[in-house]
Parts: sequence; structure tokens; C-alpha cells
Amino acid sequence: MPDDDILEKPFPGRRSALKRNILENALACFNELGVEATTIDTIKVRCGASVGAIYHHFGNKEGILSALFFCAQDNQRAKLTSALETVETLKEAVHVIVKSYVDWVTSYPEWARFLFQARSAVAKGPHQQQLRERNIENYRELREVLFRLDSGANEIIQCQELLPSLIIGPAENFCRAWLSGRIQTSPLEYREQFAESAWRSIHR
Amino acid sequence: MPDDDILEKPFPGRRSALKRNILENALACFNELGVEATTIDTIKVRCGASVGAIYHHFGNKEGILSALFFCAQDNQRAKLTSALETVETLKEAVHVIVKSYVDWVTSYPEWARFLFQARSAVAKGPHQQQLRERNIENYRELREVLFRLDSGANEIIQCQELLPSLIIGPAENFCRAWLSGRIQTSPLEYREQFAESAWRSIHR
DNA sequence: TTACTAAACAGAATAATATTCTGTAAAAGA
DNA sequence: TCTTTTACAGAATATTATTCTGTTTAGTAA
Repeated sequence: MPDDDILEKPFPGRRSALKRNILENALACFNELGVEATTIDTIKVRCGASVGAIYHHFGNKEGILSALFFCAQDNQRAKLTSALETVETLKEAVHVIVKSYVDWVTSYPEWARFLFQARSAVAKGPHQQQLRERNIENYRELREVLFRLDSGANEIIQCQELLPSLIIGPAENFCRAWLSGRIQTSPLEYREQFAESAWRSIHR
Repeated sequence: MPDDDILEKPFPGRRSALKRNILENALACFNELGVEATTIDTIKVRCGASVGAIYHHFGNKEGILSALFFCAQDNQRAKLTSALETVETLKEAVHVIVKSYVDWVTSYPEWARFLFQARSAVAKGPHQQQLRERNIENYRELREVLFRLDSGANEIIQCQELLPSLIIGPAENFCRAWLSGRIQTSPLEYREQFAESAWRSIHR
């Protein structure tokens, strides 16, 4: 399974094997039962670890939640950053942003589903500051890339703060519907369409 | 406060006063502390009711959650349905859909914030079937309105299942960012722009 | 190798929280 | 007025999260 790569980077090697195992099983529990409905005991039974081990590694339930959340978010962002490196035009950049997003969601549907349902919990919990900082950083990076590629040309729409919503909004909405089971067709089917539509909506 | 109208319709009259009071205070707790972090005791203290009263009216915590959720969703939908009644052209319909959404979110920010953070919990909980049915019904209504207005003309894009995402995606994404505090500017500022952009993205 | 130290666990004990239950008062209806 | 149902109050219980104490294991320097 390719999911391994999400946990392998932040928790590498044999030493962290149990840690990864706990996280993997916790992810499955959260997705199948919901965050509130999964108890520590549920996770404990599913992965065969002891309460002691779980609390030793993560402190509390929220600790498991945010570890999972940041792992997923970091991986998603790393993929985007890497994809943006070779980009040379504004249009290319928009296409890459949308497609990288769609590709990530369809590659790691379980993680994507979790990101959606856990965000508000993390945003309220003890790691809210960490989340806020990462978000700011993420959006700053995007802004800079787009600005750099647009320099002078002014191909792009005026409102900076509107850009991310116009670019990613439709794809995100569709992915959410797909992950929830409301829509059957994979977002991959509309990959091109989302990218092209995003470009048209910010281009003049 | 205009918020009252959301609770008054489903729980009218003097008899339901305590019920409404509990819900109002629970909403505030959920938004301020997060769903998991608010305990029954938190709510109890805040609204001065007894545990007995709370459980008598709502059964359990999930009961409070879904009552709030469906109240908000029903109100939002009623406003949209009402706004769509006088619509005569396809373009008008798209504008009304987007603007009705933005207007609702900015009129009831606390309720909108709650809708976002509670959806996944309700989707997993004991009322998932009810939520699913309502969603299907909501999207069916939208589809029918758009189809009726487009009849023959074929002004509209091909993919039915893509339409909602293209129309509401950007506005929704922006509203979420605004409600979370990441963006300061009110979505009302971009009302026209969201509507016009939505129309362009589905029109050919 | 051996002694030492820190991290990794296991599981019982405790604390916090959700839920139930039993009883009382108020309201509605006959 | 009597009866029945609904609305509440608060103690008792059950469930779940967290802590604590002890044991084992892995790393590390002599």
C-alpha cells in the first residue's frame, strides 16, 4: 500500500513501528466510526497495543488526532511543492495546483476523508496555533508562486484573497462529495475540467 | 437577534422555550469549545437546565447535535427554495443559488460555522440516513430547477454531477475561510463576483 | 562484556464524562 | 375533579479518558 509513505517519513525506521501501527489503525477507526465514537479502547483492541503504549506515544486522544492530521497535511503539501518546482507559466501553475490536489485525494482517499472530518477538531484543540501557522505558510507559498509567475503580465484577477477559493473550490467540493459517497464518479474523471475551469475563472 | 427564527419554526411557542434555550446555548458551546470538548455539564451550567431536562428533550449529546444541524440546514434550504420561486432564467437561477448561500452564511455566521464542523459527526451518527435523504432531496430539487430552465436551450454544461460543485464550490470555500478567521473580508463583498464566476464556469 | 540510563511498554487505579433511573411537579385532557 | 401525559430535578450508574506505578527493552559508555 502506498499509504505507508505518509507515515514513513515523519516516523521512520524500526523504532517507530508501533507508533505507525497505532496511527494506521486509529485512522481506520476514525474513518469507520467517526472521531467521537472511536474510543481509546477501540484503537487499543484493533492494533493490539496497550493503553500505556498509546499514551506514552501520543499523550491523549487529541494527540493521535493531530499527529494523523499533520502527517497527511504535510504529505499533501510536499507533493504540491514538489510539483510546483518545474512550473514556468501562470496557467501551468494553476493546472498543477488543481491536479496535484485531485491526484492526492484520489491516491489517499482514507487520509483525505480524515483531513476533512478532523480539521475542525484540530482547529479547536491544543494544536490550533500550529495549524494556523501552517495554513498561513501554505497560503503564502501559493501567493508567492502565483505572483512571481504573473509579474508584470497582470494576467491574473485582482483580489489576492479570492484566488485560492476560485482555484480549488470546485475540485474540493466535488472531492468531498465523492469521499462521502454521495457521488460515484472519481474526481480523476474531471481532472482536466477542474483545472481548465479554474484557469478560466481567475484569468481575464 | 434574527437567529431566533431558526429555532422558532421547528420548536414554536411557550412550551418549547426551554428546548430552544438549551439548543441556543449548546450551539454557543459547540462553536466556542468544539464539539468534543463541550460536555453535557458545560451546557447544563451555561443554560441553567438540569441533566434530566436535557436528556428528556434530546436523548443524548448526539441528539442535541443533530437537532441543531437539521434546524440550520432546513432554514438554509427554505430560504433558497423561497428565493428560487420567482426565478425565470438559467442565469438568474445560478445567481440566486450563489447569493442565497452567501446571504445565509453572513446572516447566521454562528449557525454556518456549526454546520461545517458538525456535518461529519452527524454523517457518522445515528441520523446518517436522515441526512443522506435530505441531501439527495436537496440536490434533486436543484437539478430539477436548472433542468427546467435550461430545457431545449442547452445553455448549460454537460455533466449534471459537476454542476453543484462548480456553482457553489468557490463561495463555499471562501465562506469556510472567513468563518474560521483566516480571511477578514466578508463574503458579501464578493457576492456579485461569486455569482458571475459561477455562471461563467457552467455556461458555454 | 557490564553497568547505567532512557525510552518503550503493560495494566491496574483513578478521574472525568455520558447516560440512566427514580421520583416529583406541572400541564393537558376527559 | 380525576387521570394521564409531559416536563423536569438530581442521585446513581456506566462508560470512557487519563494517570500512575512498575517492568522490560534498547541504546551507550566504561
